[in-house]
Amino acid sequence: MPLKGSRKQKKTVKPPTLADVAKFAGVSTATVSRAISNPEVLKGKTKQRVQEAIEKTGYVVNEAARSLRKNKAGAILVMVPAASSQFFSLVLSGLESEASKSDYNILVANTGDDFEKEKQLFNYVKSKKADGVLIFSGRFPSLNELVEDSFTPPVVAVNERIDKTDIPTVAVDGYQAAKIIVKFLHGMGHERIGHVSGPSDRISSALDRLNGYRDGVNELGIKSHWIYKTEYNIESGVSAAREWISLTDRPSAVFCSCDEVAYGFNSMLYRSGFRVPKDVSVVGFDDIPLSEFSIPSLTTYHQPYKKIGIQAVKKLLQQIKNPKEKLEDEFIEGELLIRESTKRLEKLS
Amino acid sequence: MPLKGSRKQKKTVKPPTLADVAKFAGVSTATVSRAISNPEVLKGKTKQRVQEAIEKTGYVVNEAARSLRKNKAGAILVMVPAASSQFFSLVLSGLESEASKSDYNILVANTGDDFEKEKQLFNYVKSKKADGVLIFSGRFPSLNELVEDSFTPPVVAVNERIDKTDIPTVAVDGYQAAKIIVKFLHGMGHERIGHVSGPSDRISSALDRLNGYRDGVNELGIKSHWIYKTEYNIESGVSAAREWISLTDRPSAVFCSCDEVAYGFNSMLYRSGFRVPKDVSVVGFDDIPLSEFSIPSLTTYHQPYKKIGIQAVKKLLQQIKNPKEKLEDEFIEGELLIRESTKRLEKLS
DNA sequence: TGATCATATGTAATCGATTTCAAAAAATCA
DNA sequence: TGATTTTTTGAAATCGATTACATATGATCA
Repeated sequence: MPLKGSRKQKKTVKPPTLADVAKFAGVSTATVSRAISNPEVLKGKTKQRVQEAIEKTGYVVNEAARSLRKNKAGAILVMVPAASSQFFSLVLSGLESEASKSDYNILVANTGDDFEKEKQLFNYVKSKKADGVLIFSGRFPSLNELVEDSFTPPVVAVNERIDKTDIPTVAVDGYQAAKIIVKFLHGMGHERIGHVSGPSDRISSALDRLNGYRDGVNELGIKSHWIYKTEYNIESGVSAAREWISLTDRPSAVFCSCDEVAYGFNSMLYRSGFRVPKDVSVVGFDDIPLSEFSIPSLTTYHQPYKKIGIQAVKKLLQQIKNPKEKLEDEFIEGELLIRESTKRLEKLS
Repeated sequence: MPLKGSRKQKKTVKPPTLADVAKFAGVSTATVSRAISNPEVLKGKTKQRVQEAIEKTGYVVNEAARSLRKNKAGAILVMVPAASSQFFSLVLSGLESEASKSDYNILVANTGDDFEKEKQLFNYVKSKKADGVLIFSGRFPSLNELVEDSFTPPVVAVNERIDKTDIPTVAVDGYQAAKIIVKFLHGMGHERIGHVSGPSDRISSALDRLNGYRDGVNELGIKSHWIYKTEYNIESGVSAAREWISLTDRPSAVFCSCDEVAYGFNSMLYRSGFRVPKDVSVVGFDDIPLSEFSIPSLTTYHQPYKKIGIQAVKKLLQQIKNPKEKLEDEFIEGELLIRESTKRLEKLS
């Protein structure tokens, strides 16, 4: 390596700009800009010279400048109530892979279930930090307010419906899934089926599953046996178990609104001397990766996270491209996975 | 509500700019800009007028323009090998809360453990999409190459050391933690202690835990009994269990390099008729939320995720503010949580 | 009150890429 | 070959906020 070469490199404090590249290649900035965004329009000689100049100077486009000029951010905002939820992180992987295909970035913001913060986050779009919003929380009563505002950014709801708005949803059909679960349990001989519900007053997915459960048992001619309404987390499963234990006429099968709840439920039962599925069959919802390996492994309704993430991004990008078009909701096919936590109820006639 | 008022609102296609606000308030753009970034410098009358104008016009700053002018992105990039890993999502919550305090956003990018992609991601900083990088992967041999480059963005490694670089780390001390685990098991009467290691050739955290395990058993005068090297995931735990079962002289206690591995391990043992902790004591690492509730609950080394996230962001912001300063590594205090998956070994003399 | 200094505000340059419009060059046709 | 169309390329305006510098206003003091 000749030292002379490296000598010549003056320590430029500032990174090279388009103008630097243009000067280096002996063309105008317009040409360089075109070379980058429309490589095919350039003819052989010029193209090569510009290409070379870009490499030699180590040029990287300034996204802030581009963003300002093109009036688009190149990012989408993901609003989550709790970033630490496992379900979110599973979907995130699909989001990221799909977004990066179109050169979009993922911006993550935690709402902490705080409506004021949720509202503010729409400013991300106004301020050109993001071109659209993916919303996981779906606190539907409050989100309505946002739409009153004359400004409606591109939004897609993931796994939740936002009632009374045009916001499209990408989700597994929780209503049908719940029915399928109830029917499965009934088919296994269970007549007393309980449900540990999520926060169905705020979260549409919880409401859907609850309604599916209700209609499911009704259609079977058995009646809703026990409903315990709580949150989507482990602790809620624990308290549900306490309640179950205290019942005089316990359900022989319980459909929990998500896997975490099922784990809390199973844990508390186990520690109180009950055994799953001997004493009670338990079904979850989500199919987090652990559910296949837990003891006992969990019968649960599988949500195809990655696919949900991919479709949500596709829909959002479509809406960003064409803001006027009204998009349909999209239901992703899930699947009931039967594992160890449920068993056929022996008739004791 | 008087209709006249709303009549007057002409449907502006474009959102208001600083200039619009300035015109509305009858001041210059400079004044408005100052009112926003330095509210205290403005005197009563003007301040109020500008404040009002901002509200009336519904002005929101254009971050792209600000970013271009100030030459900072207002975001930090988080590079993860697998966004779906639970550990990541737990730390993310801390990251997000701390970053938002300083008005920074979190940009998430999945590297998929692909070095080329990792390398490219540094362009995020060059291109002003982010002001610094938080790196979770820590593939230390390859990252060295990056530093050869004359351009070194602010970087902090989370939970991994990047050897032979100045990149500071925020992490739990895995070496000491592993020693503590080994000593605990020994104190419970175990002499044959095995270790299911992570990918210690690529990932520093896995290497640290492995070294801690090795030195730990040596210091106790017992010898390393069984080491099974694999990845940080459930399936690896399953194959480790298969191997354990096939051993003639099985360890009575196994330290798994992370909770996921422990779950795969326990699952496979259970399904093969072995019982934890009766047949073998198992220790994990991380303390994911489920570990307190699994059956059996998992003895594991707790990592304070949220704190790790917070400190990592603090350190990165410090480095962004003062790029020349060399920052020290920071070790976060963890804790061994003793639960049901480990028990005292009965001597059968 | 006038001179001096501090504070408040405005003017205009600037950040870097994109893009419109116009001019130059090349290709096509009669 | 000259006229006409098509393709390449360049000059300069533009996106919207920030800020250096200049000016105007007000405060302070002798």
